[in-house]
Amino acid sequence: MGKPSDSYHHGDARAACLRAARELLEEGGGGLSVRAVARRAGVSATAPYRHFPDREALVSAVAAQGYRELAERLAAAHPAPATPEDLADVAVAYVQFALAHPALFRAMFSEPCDPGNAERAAATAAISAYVDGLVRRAFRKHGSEAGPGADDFEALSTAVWALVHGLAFLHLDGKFDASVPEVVADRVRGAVHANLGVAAPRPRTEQRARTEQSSESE
Amino acid sequence: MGKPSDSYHHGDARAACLRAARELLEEGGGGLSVRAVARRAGVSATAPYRHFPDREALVSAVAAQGYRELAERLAAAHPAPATPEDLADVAVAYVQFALAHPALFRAMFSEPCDPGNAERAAATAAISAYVDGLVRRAFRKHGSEAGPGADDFEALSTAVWALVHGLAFLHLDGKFDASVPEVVADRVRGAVHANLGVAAPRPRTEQRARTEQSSESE
DNA sequence: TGTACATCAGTGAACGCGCGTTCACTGATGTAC
DNA sequence: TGTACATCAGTGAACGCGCGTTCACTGATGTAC
Repeated sequence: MGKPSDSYHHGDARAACLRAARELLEEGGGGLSVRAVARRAGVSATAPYRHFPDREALVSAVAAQGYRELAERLAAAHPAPATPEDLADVAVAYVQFALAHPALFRAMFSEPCDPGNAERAAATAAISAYVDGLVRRAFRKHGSEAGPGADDFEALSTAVWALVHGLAFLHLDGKFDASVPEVVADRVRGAVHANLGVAAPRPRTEQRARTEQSSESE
Repeated sequence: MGKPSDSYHHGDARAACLRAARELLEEGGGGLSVRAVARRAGVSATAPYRHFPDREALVSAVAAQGYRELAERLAAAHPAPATPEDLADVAVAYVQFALAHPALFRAMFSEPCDPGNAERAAATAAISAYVDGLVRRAFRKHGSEAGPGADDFEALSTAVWALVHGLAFLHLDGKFDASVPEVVADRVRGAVHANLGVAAPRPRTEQRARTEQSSESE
């Protein structure tokens, strides 16, 4: 029945699996399973094993692709960021990427994944180096009085990445309200400027709500 | 055989389940399952359902307990933090808590968990309020020239929480080397001071290695 | 003090499920002659 | 150009597993009379 020969060697199973995995993540369905990926890719349950030694390898491949996309989005946010404002734009792009692809973002960072995976390691190294260069450029132009030393650059770029990454996860996990994109963007900009010790430009929206925060303070 | 009546009504099954869940998390065994918890608690697989409507409720209860413990550790790190240095101590305690209890920390923040859970919501609200008060106090003493307004306080406390949370997760996920506690502490202090625009005190150790970071910059 | 009864924390068998992975296989494709 | 053969991406059946949850039950406890 049908024509099994049509799809027998569809020749693109690896790509189809990655696409399927990605789709499943976009649809929010929790943990990726090899079987679910195969099902979605229209391929037998065991076909993925022709292309990935095990589940973890599949997840790592998807994550690596995610890192590359994230890098693209950051680069697209600002072609040649050179000021704290540019840096804030890039930060906003980072958080927006996380919110636009929550399951992918979690897979990239949270899945307890083989740290030896070369593709993954290279991808995160690239991001780290990118942030580093970013901070260096933003600060060569900016911090004019008493030019900062190498140590300060390192501390600063660590701080910037952590800040932005923390913002991404706290929004993702509902600790900050992520329902209104403009509010999120303002919050990110405000935090980045606070981080850089620069007065934040006026926010572009009125609302400044923060979720899950009571008023008692002691 | 044996004396089933001994343990029949051991009267403390709820507490035993929470303790068991906690133990399993400390042992690093990935996702909590109701059955594994019951097994560890020495109770039938269905006993937990007498005390928790479903798996999520169990996880939420464990997470809430984790939040309370985190709050305690932060308070213990500094009884009445009032300066940026004190704040840095608290930040170090936050990251150390995450590294000491990685699975618990992930369960607290990453488990896709019923956001309506009252216990959880209260616990995270408490942490958020705590950070807020912390930053307010640290900055009333500090930022002397041109006292910051309410907006700046909000941006700053957002930035501080995000920074510290980001540091915690980036260490947890292997983006920063977490193998030497002193190096971690220095990195956290450095980042906090960079965040506050204050010159960091000299680090207490020599090493400043960062993992997964290549040297190429473009 | 003694008895009947309601309560409710515990039990264990059973359900149906999806999972990761193995295995021996099949059939389409490309290449050597 | 035609044929034999190696390669290798695909298949489907099967393994053993742990899971969340339901169900009807049991037995210990506390209370009303």
